[in-house]
Amino acid sequence: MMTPRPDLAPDATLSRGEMETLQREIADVAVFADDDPPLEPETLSNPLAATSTGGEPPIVAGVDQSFLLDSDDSGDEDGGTDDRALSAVVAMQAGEVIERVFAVTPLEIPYIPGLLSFREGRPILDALEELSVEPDLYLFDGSGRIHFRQAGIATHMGVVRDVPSIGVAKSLLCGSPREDLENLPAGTTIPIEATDRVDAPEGTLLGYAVQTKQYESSSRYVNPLYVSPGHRVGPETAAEVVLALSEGYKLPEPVRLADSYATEAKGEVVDGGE
DNA sequence: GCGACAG
DNA sequence: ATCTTGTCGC
Repeated sequence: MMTPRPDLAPDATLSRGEMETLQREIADVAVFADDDPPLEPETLSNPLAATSTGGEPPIVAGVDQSFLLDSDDSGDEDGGTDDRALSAVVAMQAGEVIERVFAVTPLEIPYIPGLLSFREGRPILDALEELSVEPDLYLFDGSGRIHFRQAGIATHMGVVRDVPSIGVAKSLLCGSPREDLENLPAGTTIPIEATDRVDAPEGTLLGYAVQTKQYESSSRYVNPLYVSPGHRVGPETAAEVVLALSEGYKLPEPVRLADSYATEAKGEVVDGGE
């Protein structure tokens, strides 16, 4: 059954300790395993692939943020700023973009490693509210279970909306790779396991380093992505989904398009706004 | 005091 | 994240 948890939405007015407590609560209700009828990675990118249920191809949404920063110290009476965050969402189905939306909200707190969702969560939830289609899966820029309290931004957003979600990060927040990550061939996945800094038994599988792209014969190397379950998706499926959606580029297509749309929409806001 | 960590 | 030039490789 679908049970959204708006009561667990990020609240920037909470104290740091309260935010961390909320994250433990979120990790507690999060499901780091596949849904019963699990999603089939191959059906996300291949329009012709038959789904086991024979229904419509699944809808995947990529979510990414850009920022409108003032960097102007004048007029900031009470220490606050006019900086804003813009969250962009690109929904795709059978390899085609079917909808794009975005939302802008004021930035209330600074970036603090481990508390990213409290800074960027509001615009994301607002943007998701604008969506007319209902994605079967969401890919967020940032961590899911690879997080000190197992509640990265992908997990937080996934639990609040109770939708399947995956975290796609470009650098490793915590956890330890089971093998070296130097110059891996495309398609390689290396387990990332919990260390003593993570709220999970040491050795717990948190996610995978996923090499979506690599140069053939050169002196230039591509770094892997760090993929982890957000909610209602297991680590293996999360890695497979990212590989299936990353044809030709390092980032999976929905996230790559959300990234460029976030930049594009920022321009529209700047000239149309005050 | 040291550690050092998504975007 | 954001601010930017140049350099590399396809």
